[in-house]
Amino acid sequence: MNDSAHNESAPTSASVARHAGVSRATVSYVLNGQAAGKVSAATQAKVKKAAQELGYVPHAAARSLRSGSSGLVLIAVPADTVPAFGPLFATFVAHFQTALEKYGYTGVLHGARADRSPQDTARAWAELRPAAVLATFGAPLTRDSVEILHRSGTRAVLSFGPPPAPGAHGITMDQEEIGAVAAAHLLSSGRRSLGVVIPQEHGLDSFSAPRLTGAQRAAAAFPGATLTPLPLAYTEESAAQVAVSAAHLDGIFGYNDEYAMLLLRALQDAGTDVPRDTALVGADDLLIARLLRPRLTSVRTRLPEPHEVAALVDRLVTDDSIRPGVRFRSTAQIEPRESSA
Amino acid sequence: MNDSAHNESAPTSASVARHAGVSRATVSYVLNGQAAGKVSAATQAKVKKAAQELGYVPHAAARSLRSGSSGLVLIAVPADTVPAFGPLFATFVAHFQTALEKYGYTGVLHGARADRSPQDTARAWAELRPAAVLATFGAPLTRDSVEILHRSGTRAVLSFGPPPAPGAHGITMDQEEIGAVAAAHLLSSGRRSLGVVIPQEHGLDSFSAPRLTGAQRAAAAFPGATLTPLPLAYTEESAAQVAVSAAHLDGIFGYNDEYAMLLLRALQDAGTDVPRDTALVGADDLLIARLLRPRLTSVRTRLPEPHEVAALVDRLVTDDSIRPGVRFRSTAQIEPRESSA
DNA sequence: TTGAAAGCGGTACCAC
DNA sequence: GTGGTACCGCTTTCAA
Repeated sequence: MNDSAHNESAPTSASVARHAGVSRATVSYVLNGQAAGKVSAATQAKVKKAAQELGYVPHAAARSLRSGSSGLVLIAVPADTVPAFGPLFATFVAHFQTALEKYGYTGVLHGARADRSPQDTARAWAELRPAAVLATFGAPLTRDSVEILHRSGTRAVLSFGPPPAPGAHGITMDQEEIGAVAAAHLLSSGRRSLGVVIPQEHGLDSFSAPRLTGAQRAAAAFPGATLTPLPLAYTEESAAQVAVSAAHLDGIFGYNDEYAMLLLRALQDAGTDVPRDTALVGADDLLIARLLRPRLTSVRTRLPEPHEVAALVDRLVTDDSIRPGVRFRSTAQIEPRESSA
Repeated sequence: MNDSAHNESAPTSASVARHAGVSRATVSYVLNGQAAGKVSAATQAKVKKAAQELGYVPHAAARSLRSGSSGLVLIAVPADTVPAFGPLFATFVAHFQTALEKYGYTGVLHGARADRSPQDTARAWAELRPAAVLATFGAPLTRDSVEILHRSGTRAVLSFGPPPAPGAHGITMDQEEIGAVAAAHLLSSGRRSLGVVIPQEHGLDSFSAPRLTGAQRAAAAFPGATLTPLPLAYTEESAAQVAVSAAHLDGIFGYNDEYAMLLLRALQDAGTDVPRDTALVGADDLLIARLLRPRLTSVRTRLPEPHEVAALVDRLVTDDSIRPGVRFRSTAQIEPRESSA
C-alpha cells in the first residue's frame, strides 16, 4: 500500500483549494452545489478534479459545528434486549435508515447500557447533538432525559414502543392490545383457565407486564375466567417445570412465538395434547412457528412503515411547533392456526 | 414544560464560564478532570454547579474537531442482511459496544446500503472520521474503500466475517469450515449423496458460497460422494419443492438452523423420514432448533469474545505500526443430535 | 490559580 | 466570478 497515504494527514478543503489554486470559499461552493452562477465551469472542473485526486472527504464534525446541526438520527436500543429482537424489528431498522438518508439524515444505532441512569444515557446521546432520537422499546426515556436532549438542541425525541415520556412524541406499540387479542381469542373459543407466560430474561418486563395486563382486561369480560402468570426462563429446564405446573390450564398465551415454541415442546413431552388439552398462542408470527406440529397460532403486530416514520422525524425536526403526542399506534391481529383450534 | 428550555440555544462551555464567573479554559479543565493543582476547590465547585444548573452537555463534534479524533467506532452492517442476523451476532454487538465504552470509544451501528458503491459507502463512513471501522459480514470493503478510510484518518479498518480486503485487519469467520464440518459429519456417518442448501435471499451469497465450497472440499475426501446444491427460498412453497427434488439424497446441510427447520418440515410432509432416509444438519445452534422432533444437529460457531475485539481495536488505533493481517479466526464445531443420528 | 487566544475544518457573508 | 474572513464549540499553550 501507499505509505504516504497513511502518513499524510487527511486532506481538508484547504488542501483541495491549494491543489486547485482557488480559495476555500470556492471549494465549498463547488462541492456543495452552490456554484451555479457563481463559479465558472472551468474552475468547477478544476476543483472537482483536485478533490478527486486528493481523496477529499468532508469532515462531518466541522460541518455540523458550523451549520449548527449534525444530520444524525440516533436509534437508541437497550443493549441487553438487542438479542431478543427479531427479524421484524431488524427489518424495520434497516429500512428506516435507508429512508432517513433520502431526507439527508444519517441514521445510527446506539446501544443504551442498562447499568446507566437515564440521565447519563441521555447525556451520552446529547453529546452527539443528534437532530432526533428514536428511543426504541426499553431504551430509557424519562421526563429528565427528554429535557436534557431538548436543551442540548435535539429537535425531536420519539419513543418507539412504550407510551412516550412527557415531552416526547410517540410511536406506540400497544403491548396491552397484544395480550388482550391473544386472551380474547382463547376465551372466545371457550377456554377459561388461562396462563400467560412471563419471560424471566432481563429487559423484557416492559413488554410482558402490559401484555399480562391486556390479557387480564380481556379475561375480566368473561365471567368465570381465571388467569395465571407463568414465569418462564428461555431454557428447556424451565419450560419442563412450567409444563407441569400448567397442566390444569386450557389456554396459554406464550408471550411470543419463541417462548411459545419452547413451551409447546415441553407440554408435548409432558403428555399434554395441544390444542386438545391446552390451546397455545404466540406472537410475532414468525415463519418457523408456522412449521411446528401443530402450527402455532400467533398475534401479528403491524409496525408502522419505515418511510412514514422517517417522514415524521423530518417533519418534527423542521417544524418545532408540533406538540408532543402519539403519532402512530400499531395494531395487533390474531392469526389462528392449529395450536388453538 | 419550561418553554425557555426549548427556545434558548444549547448551553456551551462559554455559558458555563459566564454563569460561574470564570474563563472557558477553567471550565474545560474542571470538566475534564485536568484541574488537579490548577484550579482551586472552590472554583471547581462553582464550575460544576454552573454546568449542572444549565444542563451543560459537551459538544462531541467540537471536541473531536479540536482533538483530532472522534472516539467513534463504526460497526458497519449491510442493510439488506440485517434481518438475517440471529441472536448470536446481536449479542456480540451489544457486548462489543459495552466493551468499547471502557476504552473510551463510542460504538455505533451503521447500515450500509446495498445500492451504493463500496467507495460511496466508505466516503459516508469517512465523513464521520471514525477511529475505527468494523465492517461486518457482507458490508462492502474493497482495497479502494480501505484506502479512502485510511486517507481520511481512520486508524483501523477491520473486517468481521469474510477474509479482509488488502490493508484491512481481519476477524475471520471461516464459512468454508462450517460447510466442511457439516459435510464431514454427514459423510463420516456413511451418507454419500449430499445436498447443500443455498438460500435465495439476497445478501446471503457471501456466506452460502464458501459453505458450499467447504462441503465440496470435505466430499472430495470421500470416494463416491456426490454433492447437490439446493437453491431454497425462505418460504414453505419453495421448501416443498426442494423436499421433492431432494428425495434421492441421504444427507443435507441446511445452510443454517432456520432454513434447516423449514426444510425439515417440508421433508416430513413429503413422507421423508429424518434421519432414517435423510440426515439433516443446520448451523448456529439455535435453541428452537433443539426443540424439533427430531432435534436438529447443528454446527456451532464460536465468535471471538467482544472484549477481546474491543481490546484489539484499541491496540490497532493507538499503535499504527501493526501490520494488517488476520487477528482472530473463529472455530466451528458439530453438535450432533437426532436429525443426523 | 486563572485568563487570553490560537486553531481544528467548513460555511457563507461581504467585498472586490 | 472569486477570495478574505468571521465564526461554530472546545482544548491547550503560554503568559500573567
